Amino acid sequence: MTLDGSSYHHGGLRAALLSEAAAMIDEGGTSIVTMRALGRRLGVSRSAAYRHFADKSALLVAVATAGFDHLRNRLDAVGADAPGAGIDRLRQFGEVYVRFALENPGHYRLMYGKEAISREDLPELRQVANGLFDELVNVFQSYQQSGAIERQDPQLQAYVAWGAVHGLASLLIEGQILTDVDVDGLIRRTTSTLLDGMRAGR
Amino acid sequence: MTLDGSSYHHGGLRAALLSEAAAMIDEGGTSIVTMRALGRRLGVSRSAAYRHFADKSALLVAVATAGFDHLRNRLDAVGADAPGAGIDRLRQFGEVYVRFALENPGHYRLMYGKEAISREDLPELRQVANGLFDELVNVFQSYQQSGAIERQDPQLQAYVAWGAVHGLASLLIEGQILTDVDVDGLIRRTTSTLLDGMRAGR
DNA sequence: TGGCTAGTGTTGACATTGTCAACATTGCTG
DNA sequence: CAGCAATGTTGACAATGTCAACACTAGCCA
Repeated sequence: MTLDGSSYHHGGLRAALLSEAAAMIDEGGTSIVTMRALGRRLGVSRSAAYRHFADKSALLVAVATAGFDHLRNRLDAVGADAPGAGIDRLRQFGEVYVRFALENPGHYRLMYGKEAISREDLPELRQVANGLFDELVNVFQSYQQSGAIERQDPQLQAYVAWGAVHGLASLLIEGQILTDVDVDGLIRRTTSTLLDGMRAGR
Repeated sequence: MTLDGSSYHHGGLRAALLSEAAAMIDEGGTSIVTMRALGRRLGVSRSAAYRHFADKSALLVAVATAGFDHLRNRLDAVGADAPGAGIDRLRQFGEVYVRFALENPGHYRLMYGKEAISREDLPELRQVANGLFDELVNVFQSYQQSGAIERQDPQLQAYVAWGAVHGLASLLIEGQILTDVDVDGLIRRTTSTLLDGMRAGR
């Protein structure tokens, strides 16, 4: 293709669609992402996207999957920064997780919600989410071995911790928490309460 | 109006709209609630609802508000059943809360989400939600006084607890938790971990 | 009793959306 | 360099939320 953008073929439309949709989602939520608006913003016709994605839901699944990659990178960075099994590291995972949600609310809702994604595409997305969850289970397992927390079914522990952190993120994203509340403090108190609770029967 | 349903005027359309919309929401989620489908199901024209609600968002807010009433009743019943400040009662609040969400997933998403409700209507809905939250803060306050949990900012404690329970409910509703997991056990473990964590520094 | 008004319901219309089929263009392969 | 497969466009359709114009009727006032 030519570089002046005037060519009939776009060249990298698939990637452009993904990044533009992602941008829109974080601008105004999933609801403003429209096949037609997407085309308009990329200087392409309304149905060009159908050459790259089966339908809107498939496109959104791809965006959500990219979101999972992004989140995983952030969490991996925590692991690399502070290796070992210190309790602080577990706390950091929680903080990074919530902060990711706050910075990418549209993405986060898409990743863990159902509303915007069709029934057939959901299993695929859940698979990706489960990959991340399995890593969390592993983390709890190794923390048990190091004696930092109570020995219990690590999957249950992971669900409890994930639930607490996911709930906090959701409440914040959905505007349920009063704006004058100290968010960082709230995040820290959540992780502390959890860890204290899990150390109890140690 | 006549009672055979053949009259021009419906008679109790407002109430009928609310209950029919609520039913649809719990059948297939907010997305299947359509002004036109609603009219069809009630044997009324597509725009009849506009005589009772400013727009679709206003109707959904009314449905969500009814959901809050319903949830409050359930929680109040717990308070009446087991008066006093035993730790079991706090645990029960959590269990009833999660169970409500599981039984009325569409309602729950509507009550605590943003997607389906317009920006202007949100504050009104948040006001209703805050009423419930304030009661939770009171509960934590009285539990502190009875010495059951650590003395800390009760608002923060309430946010932490609400977050954990809301997160668990959301994960379950959105199909994030594997189906072979013992849900009751998971709920109990969540509330136990929280309470243990809050007793730690007592 | 009769008629008027405000409340309630209907129909027609419009812009917007997702999506498909038919068509156009073009980069690449033989 | 011919043609094919990939990629993009346009026209069309059904569905949706919503408004304006119109229809019906219950209940109040004379």
